[in-house]
Amino acid sequence: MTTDKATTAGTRPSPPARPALSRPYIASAALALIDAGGLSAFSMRKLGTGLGVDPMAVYRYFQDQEDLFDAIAETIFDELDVDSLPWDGTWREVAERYCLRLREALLAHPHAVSIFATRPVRSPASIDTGVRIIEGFQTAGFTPAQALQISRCLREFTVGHALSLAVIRLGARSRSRKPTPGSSSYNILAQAADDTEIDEHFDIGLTAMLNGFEALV
Amino acid sequence: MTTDKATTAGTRPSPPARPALSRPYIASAALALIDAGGLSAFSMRKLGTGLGVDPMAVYRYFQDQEDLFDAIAETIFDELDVDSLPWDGTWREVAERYCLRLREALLAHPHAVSIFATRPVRSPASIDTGVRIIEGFQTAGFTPAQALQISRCLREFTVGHALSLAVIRLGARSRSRKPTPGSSSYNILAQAADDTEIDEHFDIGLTAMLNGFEALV
DNA sequence: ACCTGAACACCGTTCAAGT
DNA sequence: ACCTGAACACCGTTCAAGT
Repeated sequence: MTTDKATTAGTRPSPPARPALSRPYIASAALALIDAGGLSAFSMRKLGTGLGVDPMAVYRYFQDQEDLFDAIAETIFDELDVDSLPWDGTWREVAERYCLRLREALLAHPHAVSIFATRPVRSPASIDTGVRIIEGFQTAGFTPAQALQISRCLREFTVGHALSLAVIRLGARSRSRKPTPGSSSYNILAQAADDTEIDEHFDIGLTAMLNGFEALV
Repeated sequence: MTTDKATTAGTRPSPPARPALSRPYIASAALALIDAGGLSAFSMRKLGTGLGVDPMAVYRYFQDQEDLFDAIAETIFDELDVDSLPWDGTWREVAERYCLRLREALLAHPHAVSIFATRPVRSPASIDTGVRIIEGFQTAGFTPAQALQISRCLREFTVGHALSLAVIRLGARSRSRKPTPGSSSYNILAQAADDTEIDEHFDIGLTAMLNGFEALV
């Protein structure tokens, strides 16, 4: 019916239901696919098919899967909305809010945290944010070396935490494995690990680290 | 020549050059293969071939690749030699040495850190160590909830740090990508990130976190 | 310019068969 | 009991061809 030329109305130039392909659009679609089906079920071919296009069309925009995964990491970072961070506040306010936002963005995509955690994010937005944070630390009185080291520690804790939490949450859903009844030591850890409220240990670690850094300045 | 029966000497029952297969032996061989060639070049088939055996023989010992990766994570953890930790010392000494050992074991296998970081390690050795550390924290005066949360924060920072560092070190070797000359902000970060001495920021973060926790007790 | 689809060199995993 | 190898249903990536 609607195959040959324009639609029966004929006015619009029959825009395809799918938006034009582009790097950010494809990266978002890939991330959505991973969110829905998990990383292990993702493939370049399924991405093309899901996009309503030939499985190989994606290679017109990305060199390979690594290139696509780099873009996915940038997509996640962009969800931080760094512009709305309290840039006029103290170094500690900026650092704390940045880490909380990063954690939030990562945990919104539990199946993709490992993609983010296994590559440096080198988008301009990410680099500029890093520079801005480090400059703020220096203004607050930290040495350049300290400022860099502190920013890296905070990010590493945040990413490590989000990765660990994502793994636990996803694992709890898929694993029904019995609690290894033999080892009595298992229960104390497993019970606590699978406990939902334990998610809130991030604040304790972040506060401890920030307190420790505050003593340096 | 040596194909048919025993060797010309004939005394020994012609022991194969390769040791008997077992889960720990296969896991170690897989880890060595990943250390040498990187994770992306690893495959179940190459593992069998590298073991001098049919590519499918490994499936007699491991259910699938996930099962093998679990065992690789346990192999790395076993390199900690937890028994030699200063269990008679303060909670802080135990915590600090544990994190340093864990970092060391992870960085000895940069291509496998992501394997360790993306799954909970549930070997008896790992679980017992976790319990022992948490009990020590409680003895030192932390509440049970605090003890658990603190141990998780320390581990998350350590793993996040090791993963980040491994990624940077491996990336620096494989990437010759020009420094994106347009963005002037790139250099300050890239220069610092690729700087070898920056590796030593782990101590600063660990000390800050431990100081912060010490104030809680 | 952008998309297609055949082709290549691999994968992980299963399973009937060998010894 | 343990290993083999053919077979299945996929992969990522390349590239000549289409429109």
